[in-house]
Amino acid sequence: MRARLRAEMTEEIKTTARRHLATEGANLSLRAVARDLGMVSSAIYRYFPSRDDLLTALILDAYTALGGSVAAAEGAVDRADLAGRFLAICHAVRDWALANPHEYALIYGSPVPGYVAPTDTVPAATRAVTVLGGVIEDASAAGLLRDDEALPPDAAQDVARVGALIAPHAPLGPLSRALGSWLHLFGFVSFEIFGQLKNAVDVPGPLFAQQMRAQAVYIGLPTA
Amino acid sequence: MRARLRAEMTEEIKTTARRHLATEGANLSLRAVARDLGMVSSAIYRYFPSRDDLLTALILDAYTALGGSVAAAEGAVDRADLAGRFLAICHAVRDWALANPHEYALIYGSPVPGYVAPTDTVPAATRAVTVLGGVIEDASAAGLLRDDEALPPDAAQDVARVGALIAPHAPLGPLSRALGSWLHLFGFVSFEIFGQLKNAVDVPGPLFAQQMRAQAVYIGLPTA
DNA sequence: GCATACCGAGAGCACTGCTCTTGACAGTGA
DNA sequence: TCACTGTCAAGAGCAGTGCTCTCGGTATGC
Repeated sequence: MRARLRAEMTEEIKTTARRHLATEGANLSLRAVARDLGMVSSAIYRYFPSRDDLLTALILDAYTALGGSVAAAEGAVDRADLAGRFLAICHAVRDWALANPHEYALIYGSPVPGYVAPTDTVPAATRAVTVLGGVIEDASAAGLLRDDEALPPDAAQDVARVGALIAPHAPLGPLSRALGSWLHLFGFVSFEIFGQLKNAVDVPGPLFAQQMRAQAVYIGLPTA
Repeated sequence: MRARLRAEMTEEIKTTARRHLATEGANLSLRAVARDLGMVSSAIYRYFPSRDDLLTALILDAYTALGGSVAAAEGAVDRADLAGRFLAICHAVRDWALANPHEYALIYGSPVPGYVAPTDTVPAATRAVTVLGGVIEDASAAGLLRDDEALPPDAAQDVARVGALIAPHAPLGPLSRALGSWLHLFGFVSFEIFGQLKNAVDVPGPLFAQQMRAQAVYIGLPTA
């Protein structure tokens, strides 16, 4: 019972912190959060040992939310439609980022000064890219991807290392292009969220859709 | 004479602020900068009306430094070697980011909370991408790029709008791919600088080189 | 029933950005 | 030469911050 109250309070702190994050930005004020909750700042330290730990909790939540959103979107597509699954992932990332820009900034923006990502954020962080790996792996298993590109040995090693984690049987050429698509995807979303596209592209949606469709073709994923 | 002292002092404040940025991170402390300069915090306000204005000055400097670095690297390559010029741009961006990670984070990371980019940062910010546009424009003028891709009308409009600014005569297909390369480039560099590649790629250099080389081919830039 | 563990409130410390006032100095016109 | 003007650094002070510590009160487990 006490434990349940504690869990509820912890969640309540996180949600109001999220709200403050959305209105104020990354410099989250513990005291302001405490004020909103009608309590004093020191009380928050009963639940989070420091401000960084609160941020870490929010980061972890953001990663799992993004990962879940991506996984859900990809899971709703016909398994045989590999390009469709890829595009679902891309749009899920962008849609989530547009809906939660401050949480996106929290995880994909510049890291907080002294902040070091605890190792327990790693599994949550890699969830989204693992979904992409599943698509590539399925396409590879279906014999749709061929090892059509000769990579330099050192680059091949990098690609193979990532591939071992997300798509162990995929040929390195398409895998390298899929990795590039991932970077392309986040480059686009980051530029859009962080305002780097201002005064250049006013309605980025169509451009995004076209770019990602081209990436699906470039990787070699067949359209259903 | 009075004016020269003032300019020197302004520059000195910026350089120590840059140093603090490199060691402390984005939350720059005016008081700490003042202490390092052997003066009191209020004295800084004679040179910068607020902390945000100091950050704006640093951001502007960072943009021009990056732009200059990119322009210099591209300018050193034989004009006929279009792929070489493209690759010089890519590596200049990454090298500058690796050499000045905190300044990179300042301009391409999550924007500071209340901070709104003054409009005078726009020309400095667009300088680097303008260099890329020059390469595409030259390739187009040399008849090396063909309009080989049919873009959806709305996406074509986005691409054309950017093209009007950086490469007005380039065909939209290659231009769209060049734009994608730009996003790919900054996606890679941001992931590397912000630690998103940790536990996945330990030596990103070769992978970066391979990815950008592939992008040059994908755009259609001929290797010399 | 009682000891234990937990919890919120409050005071306090060192720090921050920023404002205001004060006194010192350099350059200028009479 | 002298007074005036503009610029500058210094210092005090305000409101806010993260964080620590102590002090009562309350629920939990034996």
